[in-house]
Amino acid sequence: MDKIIEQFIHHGLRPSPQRVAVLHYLSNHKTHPTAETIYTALSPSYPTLSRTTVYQTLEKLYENGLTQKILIEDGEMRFDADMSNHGHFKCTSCGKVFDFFYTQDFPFPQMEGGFKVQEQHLYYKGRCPECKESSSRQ
Amino acid sequence: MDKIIEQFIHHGLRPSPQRVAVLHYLSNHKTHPTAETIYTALSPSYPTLSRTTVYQTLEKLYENGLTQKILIEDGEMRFDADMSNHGHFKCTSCGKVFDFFYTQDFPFPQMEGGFKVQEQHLYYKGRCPECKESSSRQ
DNA sequence: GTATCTGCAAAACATTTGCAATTCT
DNA sequence: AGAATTGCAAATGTTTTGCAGATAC
Repeated sequence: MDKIIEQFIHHGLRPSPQRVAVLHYLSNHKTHPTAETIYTALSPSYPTLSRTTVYQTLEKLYENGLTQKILIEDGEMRFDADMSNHGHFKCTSCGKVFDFFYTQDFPFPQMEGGFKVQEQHLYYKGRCPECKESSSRQ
Repeated sequence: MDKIIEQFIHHGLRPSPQRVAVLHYLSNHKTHPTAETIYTALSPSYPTLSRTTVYQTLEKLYENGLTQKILIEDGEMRFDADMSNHGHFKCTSCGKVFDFFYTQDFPFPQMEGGFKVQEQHLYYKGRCPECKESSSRQ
């Protein structure tokens, strides 16, 4: 049985073709796509696929801890099936989002006073090596 | 001369009453308000104030390094006039955003390979001490 | 008097919702 | 049958844009 289908079943979610396609896409494209990107990519193979389903699926995946939401730019929610401890760097020139991994934790004394952490997010904005030298701006 | 007006002049921005009011509000309300919150708060005093002006002003302030944009929830851009090194914690129950300050830097080897960092953002989501005990969810 | 700034109305855009049809179990 | 899922169309909410009038240098 496919590993992706297993994940759905394990979380009590029906492994519909649309849902499997979305998670499969996310697992194989580490590009932090938006819902629209995923929809556009899958539409040819699933002609009746709707944006609604993509959005609903991504929300279900998030609720069940199968993906994380990456928010760097407003109105541009991105998704990532990599649940390991890592942060992101978005190039303000080419728009690409890079992963970077870290092992250390972030000890913040102020957070020890009874705060219960559910998610930790660390990201940078700047220029990637390729864009740093070029003259194009924004 | 007012310190806030000075800041505008120093950056070559006209210190219009609306702009001054926005920055003044941000400097005196460390609650990480949204554009809408600021608009609603200032409207009584500036009856003709428009959302457009609030948005444009906040963008100018950001471009000139007088505020930072805080993005934790999609479609909910918040603003902060505190430009010091600090992160945020948003309570998923009451919605409040807490500041927390840190002194250490975050050394990420992967970022040293020619990435030029412009902004660093660190935030948490979870439950604040007050909401942790209560039974209300989300 | 010329560039900047304001604010109204409309547009743009991502995301959500109502709901009827469909699909699983 | 009954619950979950899909997808269309419409609605929502935030942010942006076109543009005319007002304001400041």
